[in-house]
Amino acid sequence: MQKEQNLSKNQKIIFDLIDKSGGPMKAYSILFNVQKKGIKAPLQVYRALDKLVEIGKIHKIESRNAFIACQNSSCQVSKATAFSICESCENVSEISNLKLSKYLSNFSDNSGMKYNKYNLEFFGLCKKCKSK
Amino acid sequence: MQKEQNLSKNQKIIFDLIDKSGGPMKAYSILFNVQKKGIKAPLQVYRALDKLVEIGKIHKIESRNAFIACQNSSCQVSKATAFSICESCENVSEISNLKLSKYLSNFSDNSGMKYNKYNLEFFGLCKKCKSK
DNA sequence: TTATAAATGTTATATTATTACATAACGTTA
DNA sequence: TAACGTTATGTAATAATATAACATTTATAA
Repeated sequence: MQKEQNLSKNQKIIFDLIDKSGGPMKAYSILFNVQKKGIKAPLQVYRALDKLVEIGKIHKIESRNAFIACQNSSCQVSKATAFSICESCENVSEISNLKLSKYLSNFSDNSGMKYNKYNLEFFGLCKKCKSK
Repeated sequence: MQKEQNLSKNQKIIFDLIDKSGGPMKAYSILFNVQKKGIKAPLQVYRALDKLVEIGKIHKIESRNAFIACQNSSCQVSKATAFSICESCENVSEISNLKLSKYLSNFSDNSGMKYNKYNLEFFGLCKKCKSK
């Protein structure tokens, strides 16, 4: 796992922001938030995001075009991701369930395809929103 | 399951195009292809896509921003979708595996969240691309 | 120290998707 | 069949998301 001090300047600024936010952030919201730190252009944000995704520090929530800090301390590289997404408050959390990840990592069918990565997104209502 | 004859004019044009293509199609590629049929604006395409997704005739491949016809003849409404995506040729197919869908539909953890929908995308190399 | 890769800065532009508003077609039921 | 509500359509403008292209700088390592 890559250490945080190996992150470049922009990567660190952007990772810290996402991490501190505690939830998913969108690219242009990130951009807005880091402009005071000298990051002015979308591309600077997207490049850092790409790298952070590549090394597994963050994940992209595909259905939301948003990025969240990896909440799984033992995360190597993001080849196996699962999230739960509340359709009401849009809260997102990373699911780390060994049985689930084993089941999916070992999944194979008769398509002849070799799977080396997956992303799973569950949708529903979180505890709070359910009780409203 | 909604019958095809219940589709409106634009919905039918767009569904037929996606269905005949046999693979995932992107919204603006759809737009380009249906302009000769009088559908001129992005919104007309997105509105039809939204409806088709809602009734389960097509699914959105979130990681690709693309839409594919439901290949699962017994599909009611798309609350449980799984796809395999070749990262080389971008071929996409819908996985219909009863064990997998049962496993995921019944999945629950201690988050207190009630899951009523999921989307799973597997990535890898298809048979053809593997042997290249 | 030189050369190679990785990261940055900047401008422009491509791609994906929605807002807002006006009109038409369809289905129900009184 | 008239009136009503709902669904679908048409059109223009614009918002939101993401990448291309090119120049320069910084870090790594041979």
